[in-house]
Amino acid sequence: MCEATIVDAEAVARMLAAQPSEEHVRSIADIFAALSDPTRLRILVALSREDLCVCDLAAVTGVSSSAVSHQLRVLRDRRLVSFARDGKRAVYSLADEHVASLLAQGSEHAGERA
Amino acid sequence: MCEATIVDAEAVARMLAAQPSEEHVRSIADIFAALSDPTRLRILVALSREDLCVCDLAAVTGVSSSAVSHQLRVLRDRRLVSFARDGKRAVYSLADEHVASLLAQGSEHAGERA
DNA sequence: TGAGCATATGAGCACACGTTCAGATGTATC
DNA sequence: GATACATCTGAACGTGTGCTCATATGCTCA
Repeated sequence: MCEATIVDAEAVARMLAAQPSEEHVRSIADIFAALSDPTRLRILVALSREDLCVCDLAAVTGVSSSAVSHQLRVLRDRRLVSFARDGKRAVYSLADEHVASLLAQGSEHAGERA
Repeated sequence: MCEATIVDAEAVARMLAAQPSEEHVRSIADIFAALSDPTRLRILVALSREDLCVCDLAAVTGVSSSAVSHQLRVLRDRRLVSFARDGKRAVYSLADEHVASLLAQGSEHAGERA
């Protein structure tokens, strides 16, 4: 146990002062959490190339359209995707380029560690 | 139910062909998953500014050093942090600039959505 | 309006995750 | 070697997550 022990008190104080707020940390964690599921990643990768409806996303990802719909809700709530009704269908697209950028960077980082 | 229904067969075929491999998707998901926990984020944010030992990281993040150690293992396994022994202590640092870059981009994205 | 398809939602289950607690390993100092 | 401190590890517990199944809502066309 060393809960009370601090080696570099100054550094700790600096870090505590510089740490982002609880709320901001949670907000960042939420975004990364949304990107941390294989099914959601496949959805986003597909949408980064072409707008697609729920049915087609189900075909691309290989899971049920119900499961896709559940995941799209998560992505919608996080503002990572947006959608437009087209008759019976709902056509989804990436919310903005930040999302594609995050995807690209994650992919790049994953690629480097063979 | 519309499991078998496909609206835009060509687009689906294109996406299926362009989708990254199962393995690569998992690898990307793993990295984002590592970034999706508030405690781990706080650890990484602190390390992006200064190298710190486990005890001081515990003080900065506000959790037990045991919990920090568990999370550091996750980050080590993902190659997001590296460490060097300094006597009794283990001093951790970010593995590379990619990590800081991902952090910055996630933070930026989180900041925009008030 | 009523049938049929696309999408959304709620409950439930299996599994994964983060923490705590207790104890093991490792390193320096005496 | 023995003690003290820092870190690591394994088990266990509560909680969250992603899927399936059943059902509800929305939209179109006859």
